Amino acid sequence: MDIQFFQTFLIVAKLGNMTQAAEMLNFTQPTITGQIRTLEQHFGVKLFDRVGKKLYITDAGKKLINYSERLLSVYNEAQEELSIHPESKFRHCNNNG
Amino acid sequence: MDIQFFQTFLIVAKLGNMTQAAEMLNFTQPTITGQIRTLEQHFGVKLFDRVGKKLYITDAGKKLINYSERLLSVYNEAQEELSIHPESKFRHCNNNG
DNA sequence: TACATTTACGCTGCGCGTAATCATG
DNA sequence: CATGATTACGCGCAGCGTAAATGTA
Repeated sequence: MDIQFFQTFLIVAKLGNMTQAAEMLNFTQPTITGQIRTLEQHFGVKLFDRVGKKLYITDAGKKLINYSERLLSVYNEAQEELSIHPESKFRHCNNNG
Repeated sequence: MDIQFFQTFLIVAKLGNMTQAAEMLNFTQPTITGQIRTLEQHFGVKLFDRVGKKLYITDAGKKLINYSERLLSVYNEAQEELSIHPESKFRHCNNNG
């Protein structure tokens, strides 16, 4: 499981919109769909309810938000401490390091 | 960056031996080398000093042990809470959840 | 019709194993 | 020569983008 997928999930969850998440992350819309689907299949849970165009996060999704934040926080912290020049891909979402 | 690589790193660091790590993780020796190398290149640091056949973990490596443990801990916790039947690939190393 | 997500599909690159090579004791 | 790490190399598949399809307002 790539750490990137958790970042994607966080952005989608917070924006409630895959299109905007795709733009923010410099991916395409179908790629976002695929990444979310990969997470859902991996954990065996549905992360969003798709009602029309709207995304409603599920209870499992809400839980994963917390884990994703912690995961990325640790990852970013590692990058910042180990690397002199971290890639900083996820820093905009690291709000508890 | 795949979460698996952190697990591999932890095992190698604790065993001080890539061959044994490969056996434990059901990978081959060259695969372990590649995964460690990927981590080293990604973070831009050397994780082990190779002196003959011996591996000596570097200061950066020692730091990454801590981050890897925390990362896998969060990941396993997520799996255990979200999935009814987690894959449990990393449970044998999750000692602080 | 406009907009957002999903599906279909081909392609590229990463990561794997096998085999060969290097290096130490 | 035995053992362990690395390098070389080919292959398979995961994940990407483009294009088409589906579904709502």
